[in-house]
Amino acid sequence: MNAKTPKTAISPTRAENYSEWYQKIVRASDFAELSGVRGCQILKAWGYGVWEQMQRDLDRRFKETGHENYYFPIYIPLSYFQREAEHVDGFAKEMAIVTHHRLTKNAEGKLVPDGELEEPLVIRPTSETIIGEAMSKWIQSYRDLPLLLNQWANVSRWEMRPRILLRTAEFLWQEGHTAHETHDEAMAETKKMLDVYAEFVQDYMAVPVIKGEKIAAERFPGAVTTLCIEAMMQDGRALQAGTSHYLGHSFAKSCNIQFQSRTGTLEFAHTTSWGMSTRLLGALVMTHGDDNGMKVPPRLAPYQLVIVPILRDDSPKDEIMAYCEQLKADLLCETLDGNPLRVKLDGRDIPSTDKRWDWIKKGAPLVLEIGAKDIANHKVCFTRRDKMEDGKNFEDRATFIGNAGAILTDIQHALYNAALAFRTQRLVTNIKDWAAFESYFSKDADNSFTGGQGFVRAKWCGDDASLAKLEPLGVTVRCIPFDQDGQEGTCVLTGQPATQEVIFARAY
RNA sequence: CGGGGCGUAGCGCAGUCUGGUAGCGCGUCUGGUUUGGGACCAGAAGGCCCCGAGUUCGAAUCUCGGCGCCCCGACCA
Repeated sequence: MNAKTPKTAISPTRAENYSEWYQKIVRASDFAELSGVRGCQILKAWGYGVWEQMQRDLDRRFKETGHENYYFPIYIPLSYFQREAEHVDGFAKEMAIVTHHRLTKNAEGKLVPDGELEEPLVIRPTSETIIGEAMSKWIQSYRDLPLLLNQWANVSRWEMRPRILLRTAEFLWQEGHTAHETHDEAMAETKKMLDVYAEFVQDYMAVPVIKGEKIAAERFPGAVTTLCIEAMMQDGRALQAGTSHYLGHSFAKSCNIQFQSRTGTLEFAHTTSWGMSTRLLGALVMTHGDDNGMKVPPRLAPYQLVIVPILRDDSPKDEIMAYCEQLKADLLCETLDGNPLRVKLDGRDIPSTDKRWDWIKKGAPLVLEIGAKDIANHKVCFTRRDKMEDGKNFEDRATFIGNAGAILTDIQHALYNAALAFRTQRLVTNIKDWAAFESYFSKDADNSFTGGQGFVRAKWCGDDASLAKLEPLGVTVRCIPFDQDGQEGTCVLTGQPATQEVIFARAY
């Protein structure tokens, strides 16, 4: 392999087959792999490590906004779901149900379920019902409000169409659940947590998002208002990166969450819920991945710098390793955002070049190569994962160490800016009528990476019946962005007068 | 739930049509030569060929029946 025969680490490339590229990069980056269990994945060390970083920062934000962590059962009695009609309609088709509690051997010696449960238990697809049940006991008075809690958990939805990281039968997430005295307070909470999400996704994941509200047809089952952040993937499709719901009295009524108000009357609480999941790892891959693998934003990288010792048989191995250890120790004293840098010295007994590509594919922000020459010259050789085209950089050891945090900050921003530039280029605002709309989403539908489709921002009259026109195109209304120009215009679907702008896109 | 595909070495696959001692590439292990953009040579280890029942002297291969997983759509985070 040399420079004359360029080759990508991931094959096929995005342009050749985006969907297959996605499967390959998820595996090659060591984010996740299929488990052999239908629709279920194994999160691997590097991908799970990114999730741990995400958890750490989100958890900090939740606590800063007054929430506390709880843990509720994974099993939810079936009857709990029956209380909220709309909610059950939305989830009924995709739940795993436990009906037995024992295994016995049958005549052929095969293990079969035995001991049928009186009442089936649903493996939680989301916990509104069971948390609502607990809240109804905990809340008696307005003095018990607001109740602000969060849960880190696994949930299960028996999806018809699994897709690694993006839609699996079991996934990890956090779900916030709160109860409030008034509509305004609950609505403020709903918005606040959406802001928390948006800030996190943009600042930490380096993924630009559009904040908005879901139209009625796209709302969470049981919600009065669903707010969301939508991100654009590299094939132009939208991915819902987080949702925050104002649930009104839906669950308060079905779970009987009532309190005595300041004036002594009995009132229903206003509840909210909001969640983010390991699906965001998929968003990260489809936002920052390229044909050589992943690029993990420094703030989320389990290791921000990886030191690869360059060892040859004639190298003074002990000396090089000792030098690398010292370099690592010095780097650990440096910081990013006030936190110590995360540094890995890759001491595996495999060829140095393999190590290098391994970390390129995983997307470590900075890969350092240290050999005898560098030691002699007091240099550090490093590659920026976001600027592979720059090749290897050589910097004085002391200078590099002093700059490491700044370089990582620069990478963090560069990744965000690249993603924002991509989205800007594919966010179309000049489509005003159905003919242009239809033509835009019809072109080159087989290869959305090169096809160039993305988001269409246009006026919509709000008539649900008009959405039927979108079905053949596979397009949906992603959200009603918060920032509206308020100008009169015409609906891109019907030609009727419309002032509200929405985002149209294909979605994951 | 429709449509398609696949179950053979750790991974990716050929072999199945036309039954006859289980193959290839990568990876792994040994030894040597190499080495800063993904090395090469030689040798070696590694298999209930998804499961069950048939047909047959003989089944990875043919017949019937199961099971599992993946991909593409509709539903959804």
